[in-house]
Order: sequence, then C-alpha cells, then structure tokens
Amino acid sequence: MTDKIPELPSERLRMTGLRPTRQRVALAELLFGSGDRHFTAEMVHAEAVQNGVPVSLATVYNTLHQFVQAGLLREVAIEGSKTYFDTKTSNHFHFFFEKDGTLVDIEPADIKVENLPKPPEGTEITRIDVLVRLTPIK
Amino acid sequence: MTDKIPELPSERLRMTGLRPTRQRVALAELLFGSGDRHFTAEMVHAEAVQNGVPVSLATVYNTLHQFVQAGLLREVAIEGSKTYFDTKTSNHFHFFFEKDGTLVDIEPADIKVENLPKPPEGTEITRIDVLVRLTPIK
DNA sequence: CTGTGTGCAAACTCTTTGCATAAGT
DNA sequence: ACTTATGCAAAGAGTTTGCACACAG
Repeated sequence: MTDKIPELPSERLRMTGLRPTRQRVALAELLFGSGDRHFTAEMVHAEAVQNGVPVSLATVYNTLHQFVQAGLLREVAIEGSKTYFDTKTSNHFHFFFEKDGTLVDIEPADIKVENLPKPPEGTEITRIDVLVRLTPIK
Repeated sequence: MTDKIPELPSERLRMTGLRPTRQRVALAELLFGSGDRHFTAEMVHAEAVQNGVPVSLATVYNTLHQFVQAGLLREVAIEGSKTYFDTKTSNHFHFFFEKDGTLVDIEPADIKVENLPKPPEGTEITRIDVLVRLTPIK
C-alpha cells in the first residue's frame, strides 16, 4: 500500500527535514498507517489521545501544517469552518457527503475534466479541485 | 443584465418572503446591481458602510444567509477561514487566484466534466464544484 | 550541551446569538 | 398595534501564538 515511500515514519520525517519526535512519529503512524484518509485536526487529536499518544491540539495543528509543507498531506477545499486534510497528495477529486461532511476519493481515471479555458495572462494552473456533492435520495 | 428577474430589489425580496427593509434593499442593490460578484461578509459590510448604508456586520451575515436560502446567492467552497458568496447561482465553475484569494467565473460552456462515476448507493449528486487554482507565472 | 519541538493558556479571527430597540405592514 | 428585523455586545468555534520546559541529536 505504501511501497514507494519509506515504511518507517521516522525515515519519511527525516527525509523532509522534520525531526522524528515522539509526537510526529506517532501522528505519522496514525495518518499514514492505513490507506488514504481524510480528517480534521480535531479528529486526529481525538484519535491520538484515544490511542494513548499524549499530544496537544496545538502540536497537532503545527504538525499537520508541517506535513502539508513537506508534501505528505494536502488540504481539501470545502466550505465551512473546519479545515480538512487528505493523505492522498496525488491528483484526484472528491465526493462530499453533505449529510455528514464525509469525503471519499474519486480516482482521476473515473472522471474527466476537459476543455479548460486557458488561464488568464501571466498565470498558470497549479491544481484543479473537483468536489462532487452528494445527498441521500429523498 | 437582470431582465428575467424583477429589477426592483424590493420586488425580488418580496418574492422570496423577505421583508424589504432598508438594509436588505440596500444590500440587494449593492450585490445585484452590477453583474456577477464574489465577496465575503466583511467586504459587503465595508462596501455598504462606505456607501452610506448604515448596517451592522451581524445583519450582513443574517442577510447573506437569508439570500442564500432564498436562492439569490450561493456559497463557494474554498479552503480557509472566510466564507465566500457568489451572486451567480446557476451552474458554473471558478478560477481561484491563490495570490490574492480572488474568484472569477468560468462559464460551464468553457469546461467539460465528464465520465462521472455513479454516486454511491442511495445518494444523488446535488452539485459539482470545480475550482481551478492559479498562481502568477514565476 | 544546543537548538528545536511541545504544551499550555491566552489571543485572534470569523461567525453566531440573545435581547432590547426600531422599523415594516 | 403586531410582528419581524436590526444592532450591539457577548459568546462560540476553530486556529494561532508566546513562552517556559522537555527532548533529540
């Protein structure tokens, strides 16, 4: 599942120039240990504490942002107050369940965005976000 | 520019069941008086006050949400703390200038989203948001 | 040891709410 | 008059920050 990237969290962290501290290693294990995930800082903090990893919410925020900068995570654009993060950093899109605010990946192969207008003078496209909003039928 | 919809803000408001109060009429004039616009509550408030319309920020928030409910506005999903609103409620997408957080419409004719995977059991697509992120070239 | 990271609490930003006053019909 | 909207200030939610202490190299 994670074979192109070092298994050991401490290795991955070191590669990005982040010191593998207890908290960072523990969070990395949580976040990258089981497939692709979507979460908020609050969720990560709750899960960490629940798993016996004593870490403060402030450190979770710091760490998540450091991971984003390091390219290990990315943020997902959703309206609303909370910031969502995604462990899958490669190009892909999302289903968004309005009912409960959940996200599910859509593989880029499963959707096609074409016919893009050329970006305005002097600008270039850095990314395209697609959010397919879903509600329960009836 | 606005010919399928009553010109008079007070009419539009009445149609939606909102009392045409001073503030609501003034805000409607500001927002719908000049083509399609994108803004935050803060921006609307500043512009209103600047135009001599005495309105509180709380009322701006209330009003914007009422307009959204009435279908006169819609929110735009962007990451970050502030909520953006859009006067264009019909189906369309956006360019997002990361440099300054500005939005520009993309007509649906200018972009094509195809090959959508069918939504999970028991759900249906309510909307598709596409955000094309732009940065200045070098 | 030396420098970076962590935790706590306070600060901050954006948004919502409660309640008395003002305005619409 | 009766009802709904507004404004203010206070409360809330999510996130960031400052600084003393702890830990990694």
